[in-house]
Amino acid sequence: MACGLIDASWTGKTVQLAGWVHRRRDQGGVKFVLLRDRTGLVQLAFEPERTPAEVIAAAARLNPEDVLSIRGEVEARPAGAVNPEMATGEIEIRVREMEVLASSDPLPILVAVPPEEELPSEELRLRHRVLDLRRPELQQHFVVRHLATNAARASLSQQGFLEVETPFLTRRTPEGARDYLVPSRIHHGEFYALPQSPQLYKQLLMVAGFDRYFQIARCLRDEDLRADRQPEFTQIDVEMAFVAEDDVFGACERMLVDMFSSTLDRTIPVPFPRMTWAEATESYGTDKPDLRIDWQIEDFSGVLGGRGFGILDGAIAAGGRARGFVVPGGASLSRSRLDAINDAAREAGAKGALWMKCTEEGFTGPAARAVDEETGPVLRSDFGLTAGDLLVLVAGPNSESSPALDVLRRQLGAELGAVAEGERWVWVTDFPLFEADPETGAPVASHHPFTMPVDVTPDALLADPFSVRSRAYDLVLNGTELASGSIRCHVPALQRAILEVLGMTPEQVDARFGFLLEAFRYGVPPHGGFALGLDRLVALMVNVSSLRDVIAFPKTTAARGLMEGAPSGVDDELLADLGIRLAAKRVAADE
RNA sequence: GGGGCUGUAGCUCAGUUUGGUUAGAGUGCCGGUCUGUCACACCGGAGGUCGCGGGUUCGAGUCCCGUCAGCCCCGCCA
Repeated sequence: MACGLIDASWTGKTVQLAGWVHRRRDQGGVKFVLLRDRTGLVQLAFEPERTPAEVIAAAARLNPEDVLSIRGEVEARPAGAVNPEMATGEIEIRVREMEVLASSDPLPILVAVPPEEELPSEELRLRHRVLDLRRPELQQHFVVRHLATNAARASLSQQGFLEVETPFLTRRTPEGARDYLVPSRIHHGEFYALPQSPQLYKQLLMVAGFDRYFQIARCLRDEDLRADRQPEFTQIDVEMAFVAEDDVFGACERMLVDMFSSTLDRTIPVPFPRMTWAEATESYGTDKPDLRIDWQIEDFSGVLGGRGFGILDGAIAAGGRARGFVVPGGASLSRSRLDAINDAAREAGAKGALWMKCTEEGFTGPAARAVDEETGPVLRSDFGLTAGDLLVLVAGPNSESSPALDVLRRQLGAELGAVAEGERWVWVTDFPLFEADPETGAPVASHHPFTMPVDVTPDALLADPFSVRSRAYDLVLNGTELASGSIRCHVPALQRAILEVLGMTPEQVDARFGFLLEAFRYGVPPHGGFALGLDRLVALMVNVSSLRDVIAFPKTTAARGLMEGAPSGVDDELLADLGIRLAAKRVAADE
């Protein structure tokens, strides 16, 4: 029987319960213990007149987090003693028998955190993770996670997908994130890599005829961490053969509908709207627009350029544009706040940002110098500026203005309460196949190198790689990339051309990806799919910002496991077995 | 790799600005009183390497330098 599920309908029944002592309240005579298990809390009552003396005596010695097994009757609480705050507040358990299965030492951190009390530091919570995980709030996160995962499995299974596992010990692939490496004992000097994702395996499964595959897959990337990035994380990995974008989007949307409905009992609006990458970067300055803020970036070059305002005219003459967005009611912002947008824009890589306020009398602020009798009315009529509004402008090439406008739009949106409630989903499509490495200018894959280009021959792709679009897409939720995928390149010649653009010689291509290209020679179906970040989705569902709160045993920002002490040094003997000698002596061997 | 914040009792924090007697509070823990509590209440008690190392000073929790850890951010994360 479960503590949290007993209600008044159980009155009079004898129950056997086991759980942890959450709190004890000792009145001297009558004593109460809150017993907790995964389902919740229930009050145990110990009264001298009605409970055996040895049970009373044992109850007096109980400590928080002792583990109990009890037997007793469910009784309605006396009038006036009902606790309406509590799910089981109408009843209590009259204990007849009690066994202490395990006692607890004094706790380093409390499980029963008082309502007003701050949680212990993240460091202690991670070090004593089993205690932290006992907190009902955290347990609820894992209930949601389980329900969501279960719903995804059920939905995909029902849609005809087959769950297949792929290797953890795999081959290193260049490109992308740093790999976690595993030395081979049998082959000294060679290393397995832990998978950054099952990407190539799932494509090979398509060639193998498993035309609808999915996996709840652990992915590992050896990069620096953030609140929303862990070195190992979980993706719902999906791949389908004989499909185009509509099929993939449909499968993903149906899965998400099922996940939200069985987990949170909520319906989400599908199909999700779609937006091209070009529209997203033009109107929102980013490929992951937060559509909860409905301000859109517009081009003011025509109306404000050529008015003798050097900053704008100079940027336009250099091939850039003056882009900006209208902030309704933004004129209420203080002068010092507005002056700070310039710094924010510079931090984001632009030369700066300008602003002007629209008042009944006219336009004021640094950018108002570009307003004359002709432009003022156009701003009001074509761009909808009315008294009390603010116009934010960034001049320069798109590569500078887009990131700055994105940052300012999100900052000001949050400050002015312009972020709508709820979720705004959007598919962003038609990404460029390559983008330029900011340092070297060399082409790098903007999604990944196995993405199908749009309407291009291998020769044309090699001749002008940056003009090529791809059939990659992202699912963006409230400004966060939740899933991404693509229709894959199943044409060997095109795939070779892509890898060549990325700087690989044909010999390197064969050495690294020969197994993929060879498989493609024997009848490869067109295919595509997506991968969805399960940890991020669950974090969103339970409304927390840190992935650590939805992962049972997460790592710190320095990628350590504080509870178990990972990573750790190893014996020289073990290293010798692997054919490895350390360049520098390790700091501490702990075994 | 870089920037920022934090580190004082088991836990959460005050004290650091302006160096100065014995470093405080709440909570937890220990002992006691209490027969309807629900963050029980009340009385008493124990509990401190002020993260660590070095420096300045007559004197450092407080100032300076270094270092470690946690968190947030940039780079990075196809």
